[in-house]
Amino acid sequence: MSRVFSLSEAASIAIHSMVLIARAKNGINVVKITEVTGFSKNHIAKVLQRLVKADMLRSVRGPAGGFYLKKEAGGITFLEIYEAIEGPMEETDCPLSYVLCNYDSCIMGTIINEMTGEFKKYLENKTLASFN
Amino acid sequence: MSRVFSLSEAASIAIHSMVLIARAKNGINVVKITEVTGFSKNHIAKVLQRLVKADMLRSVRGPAGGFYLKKEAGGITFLEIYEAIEGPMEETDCPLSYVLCNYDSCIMGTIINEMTGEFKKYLENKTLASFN
DNA sequence: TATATTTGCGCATTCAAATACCTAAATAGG
DNA sequence: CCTATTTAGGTATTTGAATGCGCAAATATA
Repeated sequence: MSRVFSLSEAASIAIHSMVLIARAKNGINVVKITEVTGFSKNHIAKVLQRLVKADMLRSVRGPAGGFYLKKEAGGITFLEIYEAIEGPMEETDCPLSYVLCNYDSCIMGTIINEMTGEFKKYLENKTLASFN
Repeated sequence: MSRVFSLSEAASIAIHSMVLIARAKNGINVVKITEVTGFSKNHIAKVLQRLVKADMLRSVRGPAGGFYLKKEAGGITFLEIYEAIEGPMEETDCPLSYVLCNYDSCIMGTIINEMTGEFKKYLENKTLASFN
């Protein structure tokens, strides 16, 4: 049960939460997102705080508070969300660039780079508007 | 500088070491692999022990000792090596299967599955004989 | 046989991500 | 104005991977 292809939990929380927030007409709070997604409430709260600082969300405190999109759904790509949490997605042939790889080229060839590029393009073309 | 696509260091050590062992005519030891790859000596030793137990390597103790392939290079695929360390490579749409994903289908669509399958096929067709 | 070398293996340590916890700040509603 | 609710944010704990360390076992070589 291993995965070559994995998002950090934080990135997954960010994307899932943004979709839920985009769908909610009048905002949605951490408790609700916890119920729907099953992630840790604390972790969700931390991730949403980062999205607020990244200027992707607006937060409202107090009863009936919650989170709202700062821009319209069609203007927010999955890649933006991902990179707000993880930093720029690197495209590189070697999955472990710091290794002293004494071969003519990376053992893995160019496949890693190609697949990362493909995925990146996919995330770039996918916006929150896909989930209305 | 984040990577969607990543091998654990252990898996990378396994693959790089197997390549080096396949190339060495008369075995190669942990120190040599450390020098060439730059991985932690301790970590390399641990990974090689697992490959010995998985019956992919033969080890010889004492001076002039080291590691040898148990089968011929052409008969060992990268996928086997990977799975000896990480367990079976899972093909699943959702990168986080335990999430209570309340959508019609996984937010990520089928791309994860497709890419994992593609990569798996690549690893299956690549053997240690490619590095003679 | 003695010694140095190298793997085998268990346990301790480190490190980052995930998680938990607690208090402050804001605010809706009575 | 008071109280309950909800986000903000700092700190502590947990967890698993990666590392480090020390000693035992094997063996080549002198």
